[in-house]
Amino acid sequence: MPAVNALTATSKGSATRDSIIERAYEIARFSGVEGLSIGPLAHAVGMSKSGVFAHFGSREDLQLAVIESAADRFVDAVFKPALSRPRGLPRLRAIMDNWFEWIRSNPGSCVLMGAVSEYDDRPGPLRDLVVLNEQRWRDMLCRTVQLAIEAGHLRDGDARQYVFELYAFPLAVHHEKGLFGYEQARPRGEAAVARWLSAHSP
Amino acid sequence: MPAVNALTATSKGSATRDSIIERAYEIARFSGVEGLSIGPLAHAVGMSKSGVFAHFGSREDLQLAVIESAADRFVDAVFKPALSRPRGLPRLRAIMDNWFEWIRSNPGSCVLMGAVSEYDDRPGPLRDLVVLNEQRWRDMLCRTVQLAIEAGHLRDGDARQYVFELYAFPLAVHHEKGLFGYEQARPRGEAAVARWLSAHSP
Amino acid sequence: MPAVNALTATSKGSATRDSIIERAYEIARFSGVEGLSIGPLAHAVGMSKSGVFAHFGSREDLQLAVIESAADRFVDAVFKPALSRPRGLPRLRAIMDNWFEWIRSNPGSCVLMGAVSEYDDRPGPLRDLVVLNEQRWRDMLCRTVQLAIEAGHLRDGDARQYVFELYAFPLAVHHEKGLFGYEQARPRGEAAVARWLSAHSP
Amino acid sequence: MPAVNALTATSKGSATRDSIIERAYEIARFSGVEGLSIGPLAHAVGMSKSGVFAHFGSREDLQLAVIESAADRFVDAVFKPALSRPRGLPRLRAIMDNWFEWIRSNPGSCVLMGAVSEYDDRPGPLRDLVVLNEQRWRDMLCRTVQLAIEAGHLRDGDARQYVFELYAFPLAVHHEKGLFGYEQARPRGEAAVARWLSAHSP
DNA sequence: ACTCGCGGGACCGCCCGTTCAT
DNA sequence: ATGAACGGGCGGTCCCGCGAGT
Repeated sequence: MPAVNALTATSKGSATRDSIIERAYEIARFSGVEGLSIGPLAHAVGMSKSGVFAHFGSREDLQLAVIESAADRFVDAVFKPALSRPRGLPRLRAIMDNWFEWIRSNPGSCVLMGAVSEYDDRPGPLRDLVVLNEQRWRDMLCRTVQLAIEAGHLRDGDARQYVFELYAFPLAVHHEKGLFGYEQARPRGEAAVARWLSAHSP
Repeated sequence: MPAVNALTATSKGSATRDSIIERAYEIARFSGVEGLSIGPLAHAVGMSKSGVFAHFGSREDLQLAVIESAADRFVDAVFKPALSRPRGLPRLRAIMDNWFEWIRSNPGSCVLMGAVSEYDDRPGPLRDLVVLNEQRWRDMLCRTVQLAIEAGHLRDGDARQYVFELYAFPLAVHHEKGLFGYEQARPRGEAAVARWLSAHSP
Repeated sequence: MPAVNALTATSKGSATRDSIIERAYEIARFSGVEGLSIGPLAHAVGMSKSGVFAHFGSREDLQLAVIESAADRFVDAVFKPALSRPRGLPRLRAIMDNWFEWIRSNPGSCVLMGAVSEYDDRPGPLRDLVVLNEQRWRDMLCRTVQLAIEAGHLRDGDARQYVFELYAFPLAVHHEKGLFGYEQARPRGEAAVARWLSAHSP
Repeated sequence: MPAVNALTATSKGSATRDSIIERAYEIARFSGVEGLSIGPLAHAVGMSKSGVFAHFGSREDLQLAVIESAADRFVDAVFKPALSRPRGLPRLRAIMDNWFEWIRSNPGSCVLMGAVSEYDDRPGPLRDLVVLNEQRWRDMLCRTVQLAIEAGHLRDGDARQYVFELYAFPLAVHHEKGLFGYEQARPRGEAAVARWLSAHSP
């Protein structure tokens, strides 16, 4: 049934392409997006270098695909599940929880946060994509905060500033995780968010 | 005055070594410590590769020297000047101000924060040094916060948690700076610190 | 005929690999196995360094391949032709003759004898291969001598000792060849073998 | 007393020069004359590279000095002590014994024999010196054999051929020593010499 | 006279991303 | 999707001079 295929199928080539990205994503969690190299990646997926290479016209395109994939995973894991919670504080809390959980469930470190460090000073398509993702994510957070304010769950104030401060805590958890371990970092992050929310309740 | 020279003098070799580190530090701000390579560095200081190499037995030793240098600069710029301010809130405020100023005055990005991202998953002497620096810095911050609590300038509480939250804001500024520019980030960071301090005044 | 091809064919890559080894073997005759370096070798075969390198994962593997090749050539030139001669003295004489001829026909010096000097104090895979080859060759010689004794062509005695003494003469020819020229050395070697054989006839 | 000094004294520089050669000789036994490099040698004698270098205008001169030193040691250990034995067979036997002992007492391998392998195809001053040493040594051996023939201790014959054959045995011992150990090689060599001598007694 | 610190230039083994014909 | 090959770059080592110190 072509109709079904059109919706669900990924041709064989596209399937292996996905499996390459999957593997590349795992590597990038430990080596960074900039640490991706085609030879070892090909070895990891059991293909030849040129076989891998053929799926992406260049290393940069591979890196772009990995970052896109990471962004999709992130939204799927952190944002979408929270949409089932009521607007306002519950949804915001769910997002922050999911976010900490995301950091935990990604051995190595978060590809997206890592990419910011790698590309913040290196103009080009990779940096552009990283910036775009960041803007999108901040916009999502901002709307969520706005809804919480409108729902009367949060004291009125500058939503962008709120987002900045809330963002800072997962960032700090991610930072500490790499140095001192997740077990030590997460409670600090959760406490920080909880204290911040209570300080900003109306 | 030979006596003075004996203490402060850097022989010619040691002077060029310092100039190499200086240049390497500047490069590392834009390319990361891992992005340092001996050839381009040598070119940048106008020497031959082997001439540069001879000053550090290996690339890793060069990287270690750069990180050490960065840590020294950081303490000199952020912590030491604040020691002239009275204990408690004034000193804490000075530190945070100096910190934001440090981020501004380091074009590219902060070598120390960048090194955390680079080495959090790569065991070895470099990571060890990064961790050591982080611990030292957190200890300094913690003592400062403790003094502020004892001075009655800060509500009583878990000093380590306070440090975690205060640390998060420069981290977020550094993060945003790379993506959206310092001018946008700094006010957010300063506002965050100010709001946090007022929320924790006794 | 695919069937034949399947047995004898060397794919294109394997063919150039062989040509590389061929060229490397010639170089090694003059510079020693340890004197092989990838750059000049690549230049000699008209390829790029990386093109050559790709055929051997490392310089050491190249060296191993060269030694193996030399051992094959040696057995083909010295031992196998002698198998068509009757057992006993005729075969032994043929081997010694072939051996001297081998020394002559290898401009520079014998890669195998040279490798012994190079690796006798350097543990590792290369030395292991050299030792293995030596053992194999001495075993072949020992069996040949044994057959000559059993055939009544040689006085009874310690076959291993016989091999030691017979081995010494090609060694000396090889030694002298490098210093004073083959023309001077070979008659000495042949005379030594002839005199030794007559001294050990039953 | 200048007169005494002129005979026995070595100025300070010359003394350290000797100590450098001594150390270099030890290294060359394991790495070959070609394996000598100034950096590690300087480290081994506790001097700076340029300090070592200054004593020899070039690496080649150092190598020449090492070979000369080796030749002196060899003659002192193998030939001179034998001069106290009566001419003829006793002296010849002493030389062969000393030779085997020389091989044993030089851990690694014999610098002179090694140098032959290294330079037999590399024209230049080093090769010239090696050839010269070889000729001298063969001449000494030849005279000794000649004396033995004249003394009626050895059957009349071509002395040069005799030297060739006698030379072959230490060569073979040296060869085997590197591969299978001295303990296995020396008895073979001694037996070979003994058997040869008895076969050539008048 | 001797030794050293410092620096240069060439080279080496190795690895990378990429292209091309199959 | 592959194997072969390329060009460029990397970290590292080598031998070797120059200038100064003692």
